[in-house]
Amino acid sequence: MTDTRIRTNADEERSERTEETADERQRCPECGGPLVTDEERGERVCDDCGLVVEEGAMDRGPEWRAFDATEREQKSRVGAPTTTMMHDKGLSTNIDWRDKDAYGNSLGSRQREKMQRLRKWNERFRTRDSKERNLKQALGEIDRMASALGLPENVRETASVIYRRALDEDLLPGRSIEGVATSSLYAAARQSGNPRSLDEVAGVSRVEKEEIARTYRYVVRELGLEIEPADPKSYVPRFVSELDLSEETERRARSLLETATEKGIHSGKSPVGLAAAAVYAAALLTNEKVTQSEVSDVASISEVTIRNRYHELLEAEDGTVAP
DNA sequence: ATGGTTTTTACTGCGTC
DNA sequence: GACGCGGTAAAAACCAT
Repeated sequence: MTDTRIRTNADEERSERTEETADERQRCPECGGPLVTDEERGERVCDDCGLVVEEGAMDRGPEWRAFDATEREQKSRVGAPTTTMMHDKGLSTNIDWRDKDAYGNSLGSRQREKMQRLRKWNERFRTRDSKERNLKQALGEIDRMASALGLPENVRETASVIYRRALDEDLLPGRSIEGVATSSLYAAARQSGNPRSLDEVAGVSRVEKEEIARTYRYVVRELGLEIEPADPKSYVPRFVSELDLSEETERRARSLLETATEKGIHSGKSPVGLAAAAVYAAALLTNEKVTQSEVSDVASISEVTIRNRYHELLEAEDGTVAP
């Protein structure tokens, strides 16, 4: 009796799961739109609402092909993956703090002392010179701020790379570690298409906004970083979700911004302001209640700017619909 | 440093609940 | 009367030169 019950449960579960995964392959769980694969970023993204369904996909296959033993040797990838997020790229030796051997047995007192000494020296070598310590601290900061801003791993990696370069080019003297770290993160976020406004970044940094801006400009110039002005659309999803608005609103906001971009209304205006205005205007069109002050709060943009922008946005939209 | 543009600040008037 | 909204003028911030 119990036997049959268990079996049916298991069967149901199995069929349900296969169905779900098959369905999930091409449908967005949020809006039901078709999914497209972004090979470059390793993401599966909804074509309609832009929801990232799956990320961090990676090509784990071997390098193209190998013709003889030497090449096989060279092209095989063995060992832990390196990461720029640790100051030594995760390649140095780490000694466990537990006094156990590889089998989990406790060590004798002689061995314990030995391990103490080894740990001490290993640590000293690991963070040998000031640059290493500098990096360690900066990467910690980057990680902390990135978490606070909800930025994905790849942005942190990019920020780490930028910081490393700044360090290599001796851009640090005269500037604070935190300032450069924050700027690196700000730059990385923009570069990766997940921009955060200067205000937001300043909010989680220990450094003043002005200094961040100054350092950011400096770093970008010295490193020759190419960073395009942020796309207003990239702010929309966040504002929408923070204000608890519908997807319909988000869609409208996007299309508002698109027509505005086509008409060239956007140049010279702050992308954040545009995004905020678009969200407000879209909420108006879908009869959802948001006040200007709420939007201005989450976007940290003045209400006046929202007013001015959203008038322009609506005009541009009307112009395209009925000329 | 300068001038032009954009954003912010501060204030006022209007309508609604 | 508080609130949301709109408009305006002047100040401040920003940007390219």
